[in-house]
Amino acid sequence: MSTDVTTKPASRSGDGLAQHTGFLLARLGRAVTRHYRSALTPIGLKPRQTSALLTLRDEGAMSQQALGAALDIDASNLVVLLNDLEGGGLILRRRDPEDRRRHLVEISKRGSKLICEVEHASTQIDDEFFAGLDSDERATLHDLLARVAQSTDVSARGASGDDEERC
Amino acid sequence: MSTDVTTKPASRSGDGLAQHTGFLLARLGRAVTRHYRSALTPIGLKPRQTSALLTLRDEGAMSQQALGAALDIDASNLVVLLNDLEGGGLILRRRDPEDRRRHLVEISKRGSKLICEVEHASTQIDDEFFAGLDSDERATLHDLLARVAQSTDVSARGASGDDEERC
DNA sequence: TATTGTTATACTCTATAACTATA
DNA sequence: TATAGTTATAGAGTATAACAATA
Repeated sequence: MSTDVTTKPASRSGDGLAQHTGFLLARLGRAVTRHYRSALTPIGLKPRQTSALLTLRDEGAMSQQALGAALDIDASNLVVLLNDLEGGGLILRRRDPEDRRRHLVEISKRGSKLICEVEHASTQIDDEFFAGLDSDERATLHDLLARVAQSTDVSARGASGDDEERC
Repeated sequence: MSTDVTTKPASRSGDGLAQHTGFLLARLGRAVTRHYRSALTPIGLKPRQTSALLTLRDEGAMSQQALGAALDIDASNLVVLLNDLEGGGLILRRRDPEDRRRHLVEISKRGSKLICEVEHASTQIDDEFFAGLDSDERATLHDLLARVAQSTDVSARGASGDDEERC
């Protein structure tokens, strides 16, 4: 906070990387992940695991391929991530009867219960991290990010309406 | 692209992680970093090195502490990053006469020349990545991200006016 | 005593290739 | 032959602690 940033000179133009929205995005992405990590560690979950559980709860059971696409995570990495979640009883893997190569992954009851706790913590992180924006601005940001995600085919749905209460 | 995402069922509510702006931000941050990496590899730079060079060019010489704060990177990691850049003759390290503990880091002529190439490539990545947004929306996104960065003290200046031409 | 930079290290994340079982 | 999942592994990013030089 008050780290007395002395040796930061002239700063004439005042922009720096800020010119590149992409670099700014990358930096903030890492920052928010760090925040998530410190908030989730006491609960025993990693940010990526949390994303997976949230997706499974909200989207329902799906194949590992589909989940990997939704999270933008490599299939091989998803395997070990799911191994851990399965070991903790937070998800279930079962063969898809229609195509026995596939695993249908779904969140367990225990997972659903845990994700309620987690969502509370995550929401708090979001509130802290985006505290510089008011409610409207934050909604705008979310919408813009969602559209970028959509256009880059990172598989993100529009931020339309939430319907059900879950927690 | 056309990967025929079969096993993606119901999708009733349609939101998923999208609820959490933070998770969305984290995911996009990784995605854009990946894009940067593939575009920068042929030039021989990593995304983080590129950020460092851009910052040094735009903000001028500064201590490693200040640079670390600007990039939101740990001091110990910055050392090895700068070692590589120094080895390639892209930056210079010299002792601060006023405080001999400090290294003043500045971009070299060779670094400045390279960064012009790089900026071209980076700008292209930005254009591709944010293609889903029009010019105004992209400016809005940049502004919102910059303000979040500011409020989280990740050290980012306001996106005011660029003044000088550099490339 | 505190700070700047450094080194070493351990841990996580990411990407690639090779394998299996199913189709 | 192609696809879903798995395994192993190498590479990159990150965080921590201990240290030397300087303040």
